[in-house]
Amino acid sequence: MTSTRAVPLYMQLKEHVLQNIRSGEWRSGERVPSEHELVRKFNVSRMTANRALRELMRSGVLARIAGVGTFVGDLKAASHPLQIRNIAQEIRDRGHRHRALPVTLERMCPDASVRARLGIPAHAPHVFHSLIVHFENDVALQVEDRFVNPLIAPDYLAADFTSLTPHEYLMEVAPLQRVEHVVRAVEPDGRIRSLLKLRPREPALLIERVTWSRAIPASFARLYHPGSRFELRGGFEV
Amino acid sequence: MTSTRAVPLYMQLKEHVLQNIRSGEWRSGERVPSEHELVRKFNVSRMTANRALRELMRSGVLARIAGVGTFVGDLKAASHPLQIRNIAQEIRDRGHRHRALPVTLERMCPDASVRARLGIPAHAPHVFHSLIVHFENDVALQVEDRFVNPLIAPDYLAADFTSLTPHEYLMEVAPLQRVEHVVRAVEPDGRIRSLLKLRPREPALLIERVTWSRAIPASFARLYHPGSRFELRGGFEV
DNA sequence: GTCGCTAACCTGTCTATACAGGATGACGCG
DNA sequence: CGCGTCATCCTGTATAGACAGGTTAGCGAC
Repeated sequence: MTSTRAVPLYMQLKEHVLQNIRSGEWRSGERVPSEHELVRKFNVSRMTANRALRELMRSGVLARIAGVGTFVGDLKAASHPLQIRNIAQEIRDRGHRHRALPVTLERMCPDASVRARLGIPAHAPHVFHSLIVHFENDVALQVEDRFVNPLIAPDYLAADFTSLTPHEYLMEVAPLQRVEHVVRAVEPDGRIRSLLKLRPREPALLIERVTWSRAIPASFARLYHPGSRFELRGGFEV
Repeated sequence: MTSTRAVPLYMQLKEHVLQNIRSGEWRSGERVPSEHELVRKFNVSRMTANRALRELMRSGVLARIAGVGTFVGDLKAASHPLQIRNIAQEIRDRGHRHRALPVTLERMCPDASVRARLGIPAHAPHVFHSLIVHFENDVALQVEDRFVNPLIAPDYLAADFTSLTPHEYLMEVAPLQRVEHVVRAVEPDGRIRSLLKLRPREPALLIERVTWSRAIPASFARLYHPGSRFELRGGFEV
């Protein structure tokens, strides 16, 4: 099992388990293969299988009981997190008009913070960068400052982001596997303030989101929203 | 190293690192011992040191850069919006000290907005109201302004909220069935500003949360957090 | 000086093996 | 029949060793 060094083995195992859960093959509460079975099936060492199952347990996908086995966890709560929806879709769902204004679309050398989130080495050539303002009925609702991994979307710069959002484009060219986001209340800088037409002391809700595709980070976006005109809704039933 | 089988070695290592960060010995951004240094110092195998550091990285305490080293992360308070966790548990999980300061604990007549969210008729007698400030290492991290349906928790006013959070109390007396929350960036009023010790123009992250038990709304809380010291983290795998 | 190479150090991953301890069902003894 | 024992399977933890690849500093050639 020394081939395919692009994706670590334990991640391939995690992906295999997730695939089976996603497809409905393995249902909530059902047993998943034991470490030993994974060892035999995929010809990996037990530590590798252990790491895959342990991490899936820690993220709530699996539940493990020593001496008994590993089971598919209760995914009810995870299915309704703070919704990762596409801003254009959300606006249209409210029956309003969405308009996107691309401000910047370029190839650029990322700074360290962007590199870190995209998992890109220091000497890598470049990433793609787009800065787009999204309007709801001609009122600015989101500034989308996005950095894209060229490995995932090599033709990103050729896309037309007035008719398609970057999120929609990326969903087309690369399957979304994993999302991480951080939400904060911030005082944005002057540029963001003017793009969002913020009142003098109005704060912004910032969502930083990293999306993963094929086990590598595909895109990192900073999404700024006016505090007075935007909210995140979520919830779930137990 | 076959002694002290009560606590696994990797946990002891994690605790050791947390201790040093807690005590201020290792500050944010500083380097922490490499895996090899931990191996030599504690006479464990590298895999054990690796697991300790990796897990601390995953929970946000450490940041690691391949080829460079391991560093103390940004200790900004983070929270998982998916799980409804209670603030005290989160603070303790980060290895920090939690303290709750009850400011108000009363029976009162709710205004229309609170009544609406608790589904309480206009002529209803009263609801319970608590206002509690939660501290992480004596720094204010959350102002919890909570209204409780007396039908669900008739003895709410008798609880001791210095040792138990309202969330913990409610989880005990009533099973949680459903949660709805709304997240916004706001400029809080003077009272909240002073309780949270906000800088002059610092925004707050406001989480409004309604919890349901036995098919009726049990509690409505407004949770204010300092924008510069708090963030919501989330994510999922598809 | 600058460019390029190299050595040293670091994290990331993986293997093969080992022992402990929980859970469970089969089996045999009283 | 009932109860304890044991074999078996499972997870949890831990080790020593290995290779790959990123990063940096220093050294030497140009």
